[in-house]
Amino acid sequence: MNIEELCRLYALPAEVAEALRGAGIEGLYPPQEAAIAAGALEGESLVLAAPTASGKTLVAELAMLHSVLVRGGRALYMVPLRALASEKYEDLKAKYAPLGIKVGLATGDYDRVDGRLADHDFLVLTNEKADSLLRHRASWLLEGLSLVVLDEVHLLADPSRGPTLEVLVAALRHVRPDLQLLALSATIRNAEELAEWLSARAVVSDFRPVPLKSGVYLAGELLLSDGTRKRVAGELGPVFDLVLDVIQEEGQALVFVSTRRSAQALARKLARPLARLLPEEEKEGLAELAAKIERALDEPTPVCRELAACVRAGVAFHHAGLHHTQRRAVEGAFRARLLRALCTTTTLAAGVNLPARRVIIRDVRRYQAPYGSIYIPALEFHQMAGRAGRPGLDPYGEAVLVAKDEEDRDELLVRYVLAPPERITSQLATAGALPAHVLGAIVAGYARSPAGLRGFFSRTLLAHQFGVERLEVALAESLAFLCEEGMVRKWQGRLLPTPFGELVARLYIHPVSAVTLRDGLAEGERVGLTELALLHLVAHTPDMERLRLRRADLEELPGLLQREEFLVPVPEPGARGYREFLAELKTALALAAWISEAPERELHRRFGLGPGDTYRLREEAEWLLYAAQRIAGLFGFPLGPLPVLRTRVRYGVREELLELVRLKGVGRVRARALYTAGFTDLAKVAAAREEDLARVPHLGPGLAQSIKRQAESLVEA
DNA sequence: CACACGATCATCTAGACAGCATGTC
DNA sequence: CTAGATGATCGTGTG
Repeated sequence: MNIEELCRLYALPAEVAEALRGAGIEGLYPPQEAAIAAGALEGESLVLAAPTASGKTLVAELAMLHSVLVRGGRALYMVPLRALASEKYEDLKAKYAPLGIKVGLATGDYDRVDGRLADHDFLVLTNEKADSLLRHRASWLLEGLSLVVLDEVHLLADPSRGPTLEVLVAALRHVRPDLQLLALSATIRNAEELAEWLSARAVVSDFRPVPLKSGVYLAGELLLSDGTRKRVAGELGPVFDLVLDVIQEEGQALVFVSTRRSAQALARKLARPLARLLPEEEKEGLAELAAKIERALDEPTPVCRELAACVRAGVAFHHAGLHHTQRRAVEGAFRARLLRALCTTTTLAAGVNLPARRVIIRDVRRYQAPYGSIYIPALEFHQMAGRAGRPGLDPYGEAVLVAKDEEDRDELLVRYVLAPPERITSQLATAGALPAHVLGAIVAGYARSPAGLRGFFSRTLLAHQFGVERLEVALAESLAFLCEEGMVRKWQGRLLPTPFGELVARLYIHPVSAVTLRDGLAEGERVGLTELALLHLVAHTPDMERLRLRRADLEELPGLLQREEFLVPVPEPGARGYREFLAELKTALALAAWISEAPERELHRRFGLGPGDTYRLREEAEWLLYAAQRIAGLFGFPLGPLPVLRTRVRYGVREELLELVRLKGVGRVRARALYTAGFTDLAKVAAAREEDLARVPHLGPGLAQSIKRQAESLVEA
């Protein structure tokens, strides 16, 4: 069926066909035909399980278009990552805004709204954002809602974030039992079971527009799943030979390794042989990219320099410690084929779409405390392998595992190449996420009695797979905890949220975090609140990621332990929770360094933090400090340094710069530069001459004009 | 004697969602 | 489900 026929058949306007043709789409792939035959455009709920790039997205988009243009409804598109949300938003907007469709984006860090979010036809959200909006009883979210697309539903199997998705789905179906759901996933083993859970039909396909061959490499020979063998020349070592081989055939290589250090080391080692293959005319573009990467930070760290050096040779590494502009730069350059090889951790396995002809999976084991190194799941292998083959550029894709010996080769074949991915099973009972979701259900009004609670949770995947009885005990325990801590109270057989419970659900923090903050702040009322104690308190909550301890930390940190007055009991050395406490202290010290304007270089040296890590740490701390402030307000505790601390964490500055960072275009670096140049407050900036401001380092004429004007109006106000 | 290369040993380990109110270098 | 790569340090061999 071609696009025009399809549009006619389902009463979609002709402009839709035009728009799709404009995007290079002419006909439908088999899984797309199957999804439409199964009722994707007739309000039918589906679980669509098919490989990456098999066109699941187009099915979703057609259903969304149909939903809005024909049925007059609205559609939500939910994804697990912010990066995916903004990618999807940009894509939908470019394609369909010209048709008059209003596209919106809502994630924790970003709301892109023209007018009200409620007015949008298509709204792209992260799962958590959608969950949060429901807890805020944002009724507009559901108004006229006819379709919800759930992208990457295999996230259900993730212990930390699967439960949210599961409960979100339960909530949507609780509120709108008739809602059409379109669950998208890469190939999964139990698509039928998930479909049953969702009262949907399963559409399963292994179609790929670019054929995928996966196999194992050993001693110059690539043994592929289809039984064929392929020789690969070279003598530099398996990974080197595989990379150089595909580059010589004008393809690109994506190498997955298990640690950041390995990603960097491998890229560094590849740089020399790759530089030799580099055509002269590409050197300039790479040099520009390298310069951009070094400019990403005010003062380049050793990691920045290393990345820049690799990039000059046409290779790069990629992991979550990089600054987001560096990540984007690397991704863009790889997509533009400027970079020939990319060594990466799992950031790229599930993240933005970045295919390569040959995907090399060097490490299949990953360290996981307290077990040691364990095999990654087959699901993860399939995700990485799915990156092989660029549509339109590569005739085929190759996913290659690297074996150490023959025994290893057989193991890899059995465990990964020939193995289906694991079943998706509910993680709702295992991760300790239940109290948050029980509170959420009560606050959102889905459950107002113990029986209602059971009823609500009977819609979860866990109940579908194991029976709701499996949850009985955990539900009762969660409820007891919430009642005891004053977030929920029982009244005449009903469950009612207290103001504390309401606040906690809306702040979207874990109830245990809320209790930690409340009790810590109460203690603070007695002993006083110091900056470090507050930073430690947020680092003590389960919502905060802790820094890892290194050997040297075990010698240094205990010395700092006695000197501070903490808001939670300090464990004795060797006692349970002692090392955890040290990790919290280290995290707090890193935040303290950040707000005392330690440069990235120092954060990297002292704490092993890359710019990307600092960003996340800062974001989490700011969120929890805000939560602490609200909780203090609710209970009438003194705020102490909380409000100032929160702003300082946000900008990474000492207190004396707080006035200056209010200026748009001024962050920690420029604020410090202004301060050093004698412009120590807004009044001085307002009174300054533009040309004097423009001479301050990191400022130019444009910014000078802008901040002078802002300062004038702020001073006036 | 300088340097390349190899053996030995200690060290260390992936990623990323959420509030609120608006913009870094 | 309980390892293995990296990189510093020291030792050995070679031109």
